[in-house]
Amino acid sequence: MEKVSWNVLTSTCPSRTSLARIANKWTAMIVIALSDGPLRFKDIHLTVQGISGKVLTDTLRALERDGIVSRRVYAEIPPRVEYQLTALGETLSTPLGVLRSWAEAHIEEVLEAREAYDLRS
Amino acid sequence: MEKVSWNVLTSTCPSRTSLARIANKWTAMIVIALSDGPLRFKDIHLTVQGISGKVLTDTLRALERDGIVSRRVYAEIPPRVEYQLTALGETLSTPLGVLRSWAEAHIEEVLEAREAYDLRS
DNA sequence: CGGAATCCTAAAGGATACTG
DNA sequence: CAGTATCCTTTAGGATTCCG
Repeated sequence: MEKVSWNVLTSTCPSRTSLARIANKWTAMIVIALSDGPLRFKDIHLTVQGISGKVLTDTLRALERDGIVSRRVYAEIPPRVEYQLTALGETLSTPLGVLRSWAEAHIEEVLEAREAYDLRS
Repeated sequence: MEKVSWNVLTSTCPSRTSLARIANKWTAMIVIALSDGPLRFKDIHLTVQGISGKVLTDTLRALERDGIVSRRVYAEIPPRVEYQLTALGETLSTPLGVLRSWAEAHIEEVLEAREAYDLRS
């Protein structure tokens, strides 16, 4: 029997750095975009609307570093670079898709809550 | 038949603001802490290690505004304030718990990926 | 105890220009 | 096309002090 020794609620636990990466809106949107299959940089950029090039690059690098996304460069001109979820990254596809669905399914409720809150404040 | 009109991938869609709230490490940890039942401010503070008082207050306010958490003040001295998940907030308990479990379950793999990435860089 | 208020630093994020 | 590099603005977050 192996004991569970990781705990995100412990401030020094390494698992918290991993939670910080995946519990992030840009990560969520990029993983969602890649859930249907590999995409090149430009297509992720078009799919995840409003993200700046810098943030997209930074986030993809971080995801690659964590083994969630892999990057493949084709020796073509103009260059073509494809990103895809790794096996590890695919295990995030469903959980983050659930968050996306939650946000879309409950937005009316959330908007009403905000309105009510702002009225009482 | 109702059409789904919300899409977090659209930059102006209100649902994105909701995703930004729930796809957040502090939100995740606070909701996880409250999953076992109501807690007072101080106990959340102790459970979610390393969070500052300001950030805890700010995040709780935002969650209350979004209808995810409710706040109850007891007329006592010293004051006692309890926070608990609303019915809406409880629907987040499992999804965010999954993210937590993911972070803890895959941290070795992530750490190895980081090491490998840093070596090739 | 549970905050609010203030001040400050660090990190996230954006705009632009440039390059292989 | 897919970046880098640079500079800049904005937001997140932390430390401290004070208050009912």
